Amino acid sequence: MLDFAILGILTDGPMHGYELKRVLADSEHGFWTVSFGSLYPALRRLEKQGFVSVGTGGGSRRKVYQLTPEGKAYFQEMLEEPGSTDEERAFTLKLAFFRYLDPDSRIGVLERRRAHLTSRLAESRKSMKDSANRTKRRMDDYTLALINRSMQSTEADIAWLDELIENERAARRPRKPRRARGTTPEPNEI
Amino acid sequence: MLDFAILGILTDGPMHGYELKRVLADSEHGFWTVSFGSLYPALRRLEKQGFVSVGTGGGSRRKVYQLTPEGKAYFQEMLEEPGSTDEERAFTLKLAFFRYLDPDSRIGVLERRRAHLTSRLAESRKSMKDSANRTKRRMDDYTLALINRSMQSTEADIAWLDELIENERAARRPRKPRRARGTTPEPNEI
DNA sequence: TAAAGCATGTAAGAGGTTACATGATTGG
DNA sequence: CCAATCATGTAACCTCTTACATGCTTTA
Repeated sequence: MLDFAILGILTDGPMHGYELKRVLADSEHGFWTVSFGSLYPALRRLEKQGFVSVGTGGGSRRKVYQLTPEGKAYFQEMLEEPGSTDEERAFTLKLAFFRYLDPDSRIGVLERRRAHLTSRLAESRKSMKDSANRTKRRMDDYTLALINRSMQSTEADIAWLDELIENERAARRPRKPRRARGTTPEPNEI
Repeated sequence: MLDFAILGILTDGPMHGYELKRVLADSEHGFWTVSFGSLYPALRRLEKQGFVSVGTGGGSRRKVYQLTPEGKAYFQEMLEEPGSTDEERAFTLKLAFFRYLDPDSRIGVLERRRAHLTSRLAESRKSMKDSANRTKRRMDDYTLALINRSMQSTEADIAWLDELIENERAARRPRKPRRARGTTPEPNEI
């Protein structure tokens, strides 16, 4: 996960550790204030795996990390590969690096996310109905408020994803205005 | 965190490990599908600390865990104590167990959460302005969409908290209808 | 020249996960 | 009686955190 974020940031160009920490903490990557005890070992790991190469930054003490071709390939894999343990963070990061993903794959990522949220919503609804039926002990108001807010938020997320998906589709059929019903079809469509 | 959830669930009555796992996975506690490799060591830990006591559940193989007075006290502490590493989950759990928190402390918890979200929102806005000013490299549309959606969701959360806070306040002044402006004040208000 | 901030790192440990192992109990 | 599910546990590992240690570089 952290590896993914590091590789993504290094795609824009070489950078040293301290700077990476700062960039990660920017809103662009979801305020991930990672600690040095996490960052430096991660960089070492990536170096050992051959995904980044280190160079000294012009005589100073800074170590500048640069993406290798293998690192680039690995990053591309992670961009497309569905899922991980921390779905939320993984999706946030993917979206932050969406410009590096080829347009054909973008819709797939968005739709997998949409499916995930939809099924979560369905589970929520089901579990609320179940709990309403077995009247033994109904939820208290706080729990109810929590679940309702969570469902409301998920619904908004889905609507937001739909927008993104629609935008993406619109970009894939550039300025081909929809033909009115009944007009002559293109020859190859007959 | 897991300890907190376990103690909270056991407040309702004794339960054995396997059942705890199921209850945790319910929507009431935010779908926390915890693994056995995490749950059983946690129970052992709580037992060693004297927060739960084990008893065999009627000759069967099940181990039934029960809250001790120390466990109850510790749980109450965690309900009030502000913050932890994972703010989101901590707040969700606190709300799920809000009925066990004395009404006087509830508003405090809600307002701390509100303050936290408000400052997060302010940071977001600031970092967006900053990035708009240093025109060097403006954010791409995906990143922008992400941040906007996040801010929108946080705003909704704050509004939702305001509702909860208002409800809580209303409950603390029971059926004392608001006096119209200009009417005689209570003697002790002069 | 001292303080503030830059820069890299290590050690210990918290708190989870997956995968594995084992055996009891229940239902078709 | 066999499969599914109940029930408990261990071992190895992963990822990240906190706290500590060290020394360089800029600036007031």
